[in-house]
Amino acid sequence: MSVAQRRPVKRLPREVRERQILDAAVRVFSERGYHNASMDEISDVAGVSKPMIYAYLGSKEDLFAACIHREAANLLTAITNGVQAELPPDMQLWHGLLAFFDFVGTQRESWQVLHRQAISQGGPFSEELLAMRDRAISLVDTLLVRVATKEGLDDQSATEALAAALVGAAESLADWWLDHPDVPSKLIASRLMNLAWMGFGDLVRGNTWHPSD
Amino acid sequence: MSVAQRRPVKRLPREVRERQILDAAVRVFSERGYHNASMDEISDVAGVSKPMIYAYLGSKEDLFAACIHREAANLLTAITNGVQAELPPDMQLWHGLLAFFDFVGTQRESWQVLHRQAISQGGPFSEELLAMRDRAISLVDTLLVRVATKEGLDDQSATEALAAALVGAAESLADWWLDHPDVPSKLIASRLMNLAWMGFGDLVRGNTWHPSD
Amino acid sequence: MSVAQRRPVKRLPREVRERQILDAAVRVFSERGYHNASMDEISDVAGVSKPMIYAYLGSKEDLFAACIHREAANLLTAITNGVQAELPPDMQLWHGLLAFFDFVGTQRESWQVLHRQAISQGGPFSEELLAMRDRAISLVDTLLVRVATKEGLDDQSATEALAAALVGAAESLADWWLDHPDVPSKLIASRLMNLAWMGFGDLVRGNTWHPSD
Amino acid sequence: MSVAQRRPVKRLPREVRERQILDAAVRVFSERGYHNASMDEISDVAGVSKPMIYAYLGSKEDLFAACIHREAANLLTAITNGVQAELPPDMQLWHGLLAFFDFVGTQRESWQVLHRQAISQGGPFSEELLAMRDRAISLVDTLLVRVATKEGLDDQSATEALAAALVGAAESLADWWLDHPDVPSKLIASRLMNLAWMGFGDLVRGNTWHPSD
DNA sequence: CATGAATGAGCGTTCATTCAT
DNA sequence: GATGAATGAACGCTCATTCAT
Repeated sequence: MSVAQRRPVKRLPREVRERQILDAAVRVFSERGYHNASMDEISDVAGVSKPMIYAYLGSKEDLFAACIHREAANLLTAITNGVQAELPPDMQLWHGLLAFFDFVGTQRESWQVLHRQAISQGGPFSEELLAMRDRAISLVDTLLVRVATKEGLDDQSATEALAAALVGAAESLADWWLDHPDVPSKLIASRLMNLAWMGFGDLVRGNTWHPSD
Repeated sequence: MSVAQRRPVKRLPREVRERQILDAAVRVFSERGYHNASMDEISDVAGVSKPMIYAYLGSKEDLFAACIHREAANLLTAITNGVQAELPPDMQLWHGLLAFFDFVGTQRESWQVLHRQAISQGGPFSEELLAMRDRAISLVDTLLVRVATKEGLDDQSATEALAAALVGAAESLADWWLDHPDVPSKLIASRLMNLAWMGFGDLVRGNTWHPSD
Repeated sequence: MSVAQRRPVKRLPREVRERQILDAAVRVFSERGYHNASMDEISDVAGVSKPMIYAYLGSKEDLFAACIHREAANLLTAITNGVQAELPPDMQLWHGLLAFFDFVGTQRESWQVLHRQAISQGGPFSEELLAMRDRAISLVDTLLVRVATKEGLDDQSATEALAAALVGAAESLADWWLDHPDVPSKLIASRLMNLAWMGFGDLVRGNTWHPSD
Repeated sequence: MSVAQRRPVKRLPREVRERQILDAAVRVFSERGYHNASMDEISDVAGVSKPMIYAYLGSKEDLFAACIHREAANLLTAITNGVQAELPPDMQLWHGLLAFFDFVGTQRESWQVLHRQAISQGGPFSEELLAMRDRAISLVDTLLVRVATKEGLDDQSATEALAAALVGAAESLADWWLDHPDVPSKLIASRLMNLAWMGFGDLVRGNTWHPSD
C-alpha cells in the first residue's frame, strides 16, 4: 500500500538511538511543556522517525516518564558525588548544595523538565519525582542528625522537618534562579547555606521562636 | 410550522456572569490542568454558553490569565491583611505566614491554579505570577530591613536573598502540604518561622557561615 | 490557536444531519468494508465535517453500530409488512420471501453492510445482527407451527430447525444473488419457496430420510 | 572491536518455510480478521522474520490470497473424498455433507478464514471463494441430475438452483454452528439432508408449489 | 541467507474557535 | 443578546513495507 524509504539511512544500535531520542525529548519537553510538545517535533529534533520513538520508548507518556527517570537519576548522582563522606557535616552539605546548583545551572533543560513539568502533570510522574526528593531529604537528614546527636539533641521530627524545608527552599531558589540567571551560583548556595546552617545551629542549641500572643 | 420552544434565559449583569465564568474556570483548571481543561467543560460548569465566554473573557489563554490575575490578587490581599502594621516585626511575619497557609488550606483550588498550573505554562502566565511573588518578597524584605537597620546591619542584598528564600520555602512547603493535608497549618508555619527568624537573627548578629577550604 | 470557518454553512437541524451521515456511512461501509472505510471519506460523502460525525454519532465503531441498527430495523420492517396476517400460511411465507429479496435487490448497499460487514467484524456488531435473525426465524417458525399443528404434528425442534435453515438459505441465496444480479428476484424466491414448502410438507407428513448404512 | 554474536539460524527448504508461514497466517487471520492481523504477529507466530514472508509470499494481500487458496483446495478435497462414486446418489450427498461439516468442525480456523474473512474483503478474494463454491455446486448438481434423469425429469435450471440453495444453506448452517458448537455435527447434517432430499423428491415427482394469487 | 532497523503515509479523534439564526 | 451548529487544524499512534548490514 505504501511505498516507503527513499534515502539511505544510517543504522545505529538501539542504545545510541534511545539516547538521541531521550536527549531530544528532554529538550522539547522543557521548552514547550508536556502538552505543547508534539511527537513530531521530538522526532524532528532527534533526527529519527516517529515510529522509532514508539518502538523504542513507547507512548508519549512513557517517553516523558523515561525522561523524568533519567534526569532524576542524573541529578541524584551529581549530588551524591558532590557530598564526600570524609568531610565534616557542614562541608558535606555545602558541597551537596554546590553540586545541586551546578546541575541546575549547567543543565537547565533537565531541571525545568524535572521541576516545572513533572510536578504539574501529577500522577505517576510526580511520584517518581517525589521518590527522588525523599532520597534527597533523607540524605540531608542524615547529616543533620549526626550533628544534633553530637550536641545531645534528639528531636527526630525537628531534623526531618528542617531537612524537608531545606530541600524545598533549594528547589524554590533554583526555580527563582532560572528567572534571574545573572546571580552567580556560589552566592545562591551560600545564602541558603547560611540560612540553613545558622538556623539549624540555633535549633540545636535550643534557641527557638514562639509567638508572643 | 414548528413552534420553537425557547427556554427563557436569565439575563444577568455582565459582572455577575464574569464571576460565574471565572469561578468555573478556576475550578476546572485546577482539577484538570490547563491543557486538559476544555472550554466545553468550563462553559458547562459555569452554566453559560461558550460564545459568552469568548465574548466576555476572550480566548482560553485570556481566560486562564484572568484566573491567575484574580487569584493572585486575592492571595496578596489575604497576606497583606494578615500583616498588621502596629505589631512588632516578628509577629508581622508570623501572621503573614499564617494568612498564607490559611489561604492555601481553605482555597486549595486557587493555590493549585496559581502554583502548579501557571508555573508550568511558560510565558505571560509565569510573569503574572512572578510579579506577585516579587511583591510578596518585598513585603517580607521590608520587615527584615527594619529589624536589620535597628541592629545596625546594612547589607541590602542579604535581606533580599533571605526574603526570596523564605518566600520560596513557603511555596514549597505549601506544595508539599497539599499532598500531606493531615499536618496542621500552624505547625507548618511555626517550623518555617523558626528556621527563618533564628537564621535571620544570626545573620543580624554577624554569625555567618563560610566554607573552610 | 486555530482560525476556523471561512465559507458560509447551511445550518440544518440535528435530525437531518444525522440521516445524511448515516446514509453516507452505509454507502461507504458497504463499498469499502469496515476497516477500509475512512472517516474522512464518510464525512466527504455526507457533506459534513468530521467533528460533526463525532458529535452526533460518536466513534467509528458507534457509527457502524448505528448503521447496522438502522438497516436491520428497516429490513425487519419490510419483511413484517410483507407478511400479511390474513393470508394463508404459505402465502404469508411467500410474501415474506418476496419482501426480503426485494429489499436485498433494491437496497444492495444496506444488505451488504448487514450481511458481509457486520458478520465479519464479530463482537457487538454480530450480536445486533443475530438478534434480528432470531426475530426472523421465530417469525417463520410461527408460520410453520401453525401448519404443523393443523396436521397433528408436534415436533417443536423440527420446525425451529427448519425455520433456521430456511432463513440461512435465504441469506445465502441473497448473497449469491449479489454476484448474479441478472436472475429475477421472483425466480429466486420461488425456488427457495419450493424447496422449503415441499420439504416441509414431507416432514409434516412423516416422510423423512435416514442413512441406509 | 565488537565480536558480533550471530545466533545460528535453521536453514530450512523453502517449501517447509512456506508451510510454516501459511499455517501461522491462517491462524492469525482467523483470530483477528484480515485488517487486525499484523504482519508482525504473523511473523512472530511463524517464527520467521518479516522479510522472509515478503520474499516467499509477497505482500499482505498476496499472503491472504495464498491462505484462501490453500484452505479452499483442502476443503474441496475433503468433500470430494467423502463422496464415493460407487454409492447411491443419496448416500453420496449424505457423505459429502458429513465431510463438509467435519471439515468445519475440525478445522474451524480454516473455515473462518474462508467464510467470514474472505467474503468481507471484496475483489479478488471473494472470487477465489466463488470459484470453489461453483465447483461444489456443480458437484451437487451432478448428483441431482443423475437422479432427475432416471425419473425422467429434465429441468436443468431447477436442479442447479436447488444445488445452489443447498450449498448456500450448508454454508449458512456451518456459520451458525460456529456459534452453537454443542450441537452434534450429524444432527446438523441430517436436518439439512432431510430438507434437501425430500424437497428434491417432490420436485422430481412434479409436486411443486405456486402462488395462489 | 536472514534480519534488525528504519520510515512514509494515513487514520481516528479532539478541541479552540466562530458564524448563522 | 444568546446559542446550537459547524469546522480547520493538528496530534497521537499504527502498520505495511524495505534497505543496510
